[in-house]
Amino acid sequence: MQDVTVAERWTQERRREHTRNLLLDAAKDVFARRGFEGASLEEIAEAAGYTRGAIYKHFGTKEELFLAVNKRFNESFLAAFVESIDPETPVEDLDLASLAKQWHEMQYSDPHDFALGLEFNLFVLRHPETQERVAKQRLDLAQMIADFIDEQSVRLGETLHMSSLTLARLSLACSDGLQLAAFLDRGQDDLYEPFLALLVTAIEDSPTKKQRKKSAK
Amino acid sequence: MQDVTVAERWTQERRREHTRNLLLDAAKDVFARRGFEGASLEEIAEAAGYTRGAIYKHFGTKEELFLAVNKRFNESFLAAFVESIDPETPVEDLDLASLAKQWHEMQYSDPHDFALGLEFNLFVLRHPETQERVAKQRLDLAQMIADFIDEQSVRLGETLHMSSLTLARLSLACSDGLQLAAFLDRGQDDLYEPFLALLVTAIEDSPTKKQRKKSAK
DNA sequence: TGACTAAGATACGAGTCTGTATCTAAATGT
DNA sequence: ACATTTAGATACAGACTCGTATCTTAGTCA
Repeated sequence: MQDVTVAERWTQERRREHTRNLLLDAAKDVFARRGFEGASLEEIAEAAGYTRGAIYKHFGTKEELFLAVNKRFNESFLAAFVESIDPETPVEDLDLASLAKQWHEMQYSDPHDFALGLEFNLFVLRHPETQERVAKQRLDLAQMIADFIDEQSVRLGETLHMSSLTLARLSLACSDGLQLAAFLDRGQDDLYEPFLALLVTAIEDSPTKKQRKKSAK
Repeated sequence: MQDVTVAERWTQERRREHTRNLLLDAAKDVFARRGFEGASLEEIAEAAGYTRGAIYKHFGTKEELFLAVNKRFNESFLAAFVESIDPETPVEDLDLASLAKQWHEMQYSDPHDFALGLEFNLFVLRHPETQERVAKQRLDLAQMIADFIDEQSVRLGETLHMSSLTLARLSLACSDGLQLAAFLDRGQDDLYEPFLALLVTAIEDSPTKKQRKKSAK
């Protein structure tokens, strides 16, 4: 068994996959630091321990490399979200505020990552032909959050004031803006908490809420 | 009279100011389309009808040119906002929703302008030494909106659930995210309306607003 | 009117970037 | 064991880039 594993590890395809991952890692770093235009394939290749030849063999063009990084970024983002809620936590402990806070801190804690996210958005804005490819990923993420919201609201017996998908997209969109403000307005009050307060009013219909004991303060 | 005007118009300083404006106009366009790194001073100069020599005479460096464009952008943004609310409209007609909608459509109606805004943000993220210069402009805008909110809430006798400055910053931040979503999620439901609904609940304490005359303290 | 100054054009230097085309060495498979 | 494919390195070409240094022309002031 072990033999098989080792053999597989050094098979041609495995090796290719391996360097591909290294290239993507390096590309993510460099793109995040320098931006799409500012990053040079030379620097990316060197950071990965290869030369530009490897990049062209794997991705063909700078744009494709960038889009591959984007795809991977979104996938890991989504995976992190799934993981953060999937381990079934006791229902009582799952209050919106702490979850959102966790989300808030989970992703984009690194300014570079956040800058990279902005860079993706800019790229799509400037390359409309890629819009469709990326829009799907955005929608997938929103839908997943929407599903989660549905699940929770049913369980808690809350009534939403808007469709769960809309609420999910709204949360994501605002989250982007709030995160940006957090980085740009260093030293000023955090906006995330007041925003959550807003969200909560949107979810919990006022009359029933006060009688409910869902969170122990 | 005319002679004086004409004389002034062609004075050295006036002329300098004039070309400076043309350069800034062209720079805004090109930066918006290509981004900071992607834009070339050559293209900017040519678009303005000059050569690179003029740019270096006026701004010295690409960064300074970009920051000058940013400053101008923010100033005109703020001026547009002031103008949109200053002509004293009848109090009755001034409802939050229509105002916000106007705001929504006023700025960033052009994808390029919005992309340029993102580019500014990215630039500041990547050039922390410029953070302070720009943060002041952001705060000025937020404060101006906060003042407006105060004015209105006093007049309407509403009670805010958070400080007006926080509400202003929150609105601005979320607005950015929502605008981005509007450009990226073409074809999906607009998020601005549900967001406004949220905001309104933050301002108007309960859904039964019409019947209640809140006693503000 | 003539010297001076400054706006802006032209010329230059040095570096960088992407993409392609060729080359090498290793792994495959028959 | 040999021929073939393929991952990745190397070399090259063409085009751009920024920034500076010099030059020209026009407005200013005595």
